[in-house]
Amino acid sequence: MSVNKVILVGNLGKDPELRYTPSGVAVANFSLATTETYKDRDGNRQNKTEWHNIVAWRQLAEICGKYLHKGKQVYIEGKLTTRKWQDRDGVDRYTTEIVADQMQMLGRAGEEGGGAPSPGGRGGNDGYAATPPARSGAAAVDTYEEPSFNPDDEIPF
Amino acid sequence: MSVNKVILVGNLGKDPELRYTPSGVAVANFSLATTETYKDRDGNRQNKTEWHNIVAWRQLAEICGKYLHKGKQVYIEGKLTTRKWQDRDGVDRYTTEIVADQMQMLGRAGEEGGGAPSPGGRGGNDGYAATPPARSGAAAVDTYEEPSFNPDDEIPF
Amino acid sequence: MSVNKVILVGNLGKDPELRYTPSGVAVANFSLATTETYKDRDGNRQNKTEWHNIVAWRQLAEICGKYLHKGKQVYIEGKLTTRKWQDRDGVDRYTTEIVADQMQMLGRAGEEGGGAPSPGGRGGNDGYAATPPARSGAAAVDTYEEPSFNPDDEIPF
Amino acid sequence: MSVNKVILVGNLGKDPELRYTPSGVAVANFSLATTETYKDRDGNRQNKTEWHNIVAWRQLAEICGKYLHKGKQVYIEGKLTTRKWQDRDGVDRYTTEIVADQMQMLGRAGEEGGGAPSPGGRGGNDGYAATPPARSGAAAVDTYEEPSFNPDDEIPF
DNA sequence: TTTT
DNA sequence: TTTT
Repeated sequence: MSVNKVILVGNLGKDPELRYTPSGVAVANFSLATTETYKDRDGNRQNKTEWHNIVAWRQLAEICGKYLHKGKQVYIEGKLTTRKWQDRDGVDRYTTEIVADQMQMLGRAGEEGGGAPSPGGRGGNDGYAATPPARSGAAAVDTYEEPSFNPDDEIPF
Repeated sequence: MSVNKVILVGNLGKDPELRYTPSGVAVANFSLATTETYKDRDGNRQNKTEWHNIVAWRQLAEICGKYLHKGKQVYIEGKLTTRKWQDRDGVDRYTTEIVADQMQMLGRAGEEGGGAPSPGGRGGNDGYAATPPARSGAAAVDTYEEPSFNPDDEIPF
Repeated sequence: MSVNKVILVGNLGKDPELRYTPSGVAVANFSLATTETYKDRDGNRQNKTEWHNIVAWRQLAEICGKYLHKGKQVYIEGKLTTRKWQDRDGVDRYTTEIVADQMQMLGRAGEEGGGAPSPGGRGGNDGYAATPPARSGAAAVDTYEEPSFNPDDEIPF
Repeated sequence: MSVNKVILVGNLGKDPELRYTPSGVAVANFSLATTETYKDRDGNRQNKTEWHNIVAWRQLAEICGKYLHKGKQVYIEGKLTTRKWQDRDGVDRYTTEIVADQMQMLGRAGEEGGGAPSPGGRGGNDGYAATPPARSGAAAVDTYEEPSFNPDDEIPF
């Protein structure tokens, strides 16, 4: 009876750390920046960056460890979790993390968002196959073309 | 170039707290539970509850303060933000909150999600002892309570 | 009491069409491809592409008309709407579109996803500022470093 | 490299139809209403309802068939797909559907969203005449009815 | 602290 | 066709 979903598009602040539990389960951690642009009271554009702690497990952890790196732009879908831990004084602390269910690399293949690209690697142009789309949800009778927008219409909302 | 979105469906743990900044801006705080059901290693069904700190501002704060209450099921859409504060030892602490952009009450109108609705209408305390909340994601040293909202603060965005 | 939300990350099949209503309101239309990779019964990787009709209004339409083009990768957030129209035989037809509320260009600035980049345009490298992140939601006492993952832990779910 | 996600909270217009492919795979279809409230030019509150075609497969189809019914409020997460079919004149038509990945019943358990719950339990028809649905996004020429699911079809993915 |  |  509940939903707990986070959707982020941002850039990695560092390369992911890939580790393993004693029983051999892969876990990757990385931080992801999202930046919001807003205008302050004086009308000046300001940026505010949020840093999100991302955790991935198992196969997704392996993929993150292998393909992601500092600066890379990714789409992350996951759930919010708060983890309790003790600091060195034995005081309870809480850390909020996003446990990733899905990750999609953005930008073009071979694209780097930052960091030092490995020499001799990445950077080619992959070519984008751009066949004309059959518009989804549209219906064409024979040669009839549905007007996707009728300039005589007014806005319906 | 980024997206920071949280989507939650859950139940309020308590009635929202509605307060105002010195300049009169409304702010509502409440915690929202989402519960996940999973099977443990022995195949037994287990529940895991996450508590989320929700903050709403301005008109949405007023609506939350007026219509939401303990147990109510809501849809929340918002963004993740981490707020820095100092505990009484002057140590930096961080609390992660969801700043709500949208709220939808779920279930049917007139429906109550929890507590014993006081006869003759809402507005009672529902028999709930209003102890100070231990906010998820927050860390309290000893008896120190993080101020979930400091009325002397101005809006940080 | 309801939610109608679509989230897409995909590539434009063509340049957007930007038009205006008689009263001068801007409207942009474009189709967006999302591609899913799956394995068929024989274990072979297959792609399935969906084409989505996107509509943007007003300022967002102007931005789409100005900055988007064939092949560009974008994030779209919007709502599903079904529009009724008549074909040349007077038969009712229905077209489902996504009315965009938000659009985010993905990939790096100056990046082209396809099509013929205009001569003399786009293509510089913007440089990515990569200062180390202060991990969101993490708390550090003095020099104490929270272990982001304790290898002695087992998976908590 | 793409994302195709739909998130809906709405009410079922009818009981789901649960059917099976020749090879025994369960498929459930139902339509879901989302209603938006807005103010028109004269400042009057207006409602606009969208109808969404939902399809669920396999175990989720069984659950939908068993627990959902007309009027029930649900959360649906899924992906947009457009299906091609021929009307009786052999003309290509397209119908947009949401293939559900996740469904959450909303409101409290035992709660009914519509109709008069038949005394002595669920399972009745709730007094609803089961006329064939005009599926949103579908186009019917004259009396021709698009088959919302052809039991001779196999699963297209 | 909620809810099922 | 739902719901508020």
